[in-house]
Amino acid sequence: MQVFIEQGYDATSVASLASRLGLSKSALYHHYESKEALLEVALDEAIGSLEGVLSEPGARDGSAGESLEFVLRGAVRVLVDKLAYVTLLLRVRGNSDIERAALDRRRAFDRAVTELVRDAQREGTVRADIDASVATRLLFGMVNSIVEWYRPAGAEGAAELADDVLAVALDGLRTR
Amino acid sequence: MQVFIEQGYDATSVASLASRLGLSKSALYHHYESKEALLEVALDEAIGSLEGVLSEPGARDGSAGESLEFVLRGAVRVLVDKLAYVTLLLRVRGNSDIERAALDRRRAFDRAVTELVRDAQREGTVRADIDASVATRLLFGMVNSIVEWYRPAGAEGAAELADDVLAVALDGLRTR
DNA sequence: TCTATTTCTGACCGATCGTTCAGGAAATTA
DNA sequence: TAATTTCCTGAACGATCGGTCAGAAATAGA
Repeated sequence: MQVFIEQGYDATSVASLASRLGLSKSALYHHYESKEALLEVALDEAIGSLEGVLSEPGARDGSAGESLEFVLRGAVRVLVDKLAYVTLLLRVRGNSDIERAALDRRRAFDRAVTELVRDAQREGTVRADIDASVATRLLFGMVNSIVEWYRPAGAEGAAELADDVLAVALDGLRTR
Repeated sequence: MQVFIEQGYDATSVASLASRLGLSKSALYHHYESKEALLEVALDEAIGSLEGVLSEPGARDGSAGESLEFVLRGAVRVLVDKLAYVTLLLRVRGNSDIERAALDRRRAFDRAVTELVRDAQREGTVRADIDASVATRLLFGMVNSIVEWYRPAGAEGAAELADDVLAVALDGLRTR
């Protein structure tokens, strides 16, 4: 997964995957039936974890505003915990059936969050002067960009990172 | 460029580029000396335009807060105007010298904006409880994510989009 | 120890990749 | 019209790709 991320899925050869694992190419093929099967495992792990956040109680109970906050924190947590897998998911372009299936599930996830934003606008906790789907996309643009730079070695843990994300997303960068 | 974006640079064959252009492969090679030369042209266009924003007067005159706002609007404008080129730039992973050179220029751009954020924190227009480099990365995570979904056909123009981005980034999604 | 299963190797396959090349058509210049 | 330059074709190149295969080594159970 790390090699996929460093070089990109398409630019990564099965030979370089095997070499990183200290195996021969054919030994790798003994465990996985194709290069794409490796990708599928990673994509399932990533999108499954994100979907899992939506089905936790915190994402359903309480006000829409509270649910939205819960989902955002959950998404940051999943991003950090499953960094490699989610990174791959976010870079998928739909070049095969497997990639398209993952994209479909991502779109369904986005749609669910958009509904949450819309509900929060209706209940008055989220400003209504910005289109819900634009707001959601900007929100997740910010959240998802974490995979581009966050490295677990840093002092900042997932919780602090989520605090920062929520602070910027909900209250903005401007001083009051 | 559109094909590069749809399929990803590595997954795109020169044959499919030529076919989209209605040319033969060798005709394409008459105009560009390699596949990577095409990428280089696009990356130069993208990063050059972004660097251009930094050297406009509005990015230097006025307070740090005003400069930051100007640069953010400029970045959104460049993203929309040069959508295909910037999309490619944002997906570069550093697999070759040309890609690494583009990444270096991107990092320099990010560093300059981070300094702007830091100055704005010092002058008090931007909240200081969030690390400047984290704030910058979140900001540009949001801005850059625009390439993933914005399509010029939509009703929303670059200016309105920039308004929304600035609204979320500076004042947050929460109602007051 | 004999057997059965899992794990692995190295050589090899056809397909596709980016790139080259000799030369033909089309357009431009004189 | 003749000469020159630009633009393009189709066939081919070596390299690398993802994947296969026959069988050897390692492991585990009896």
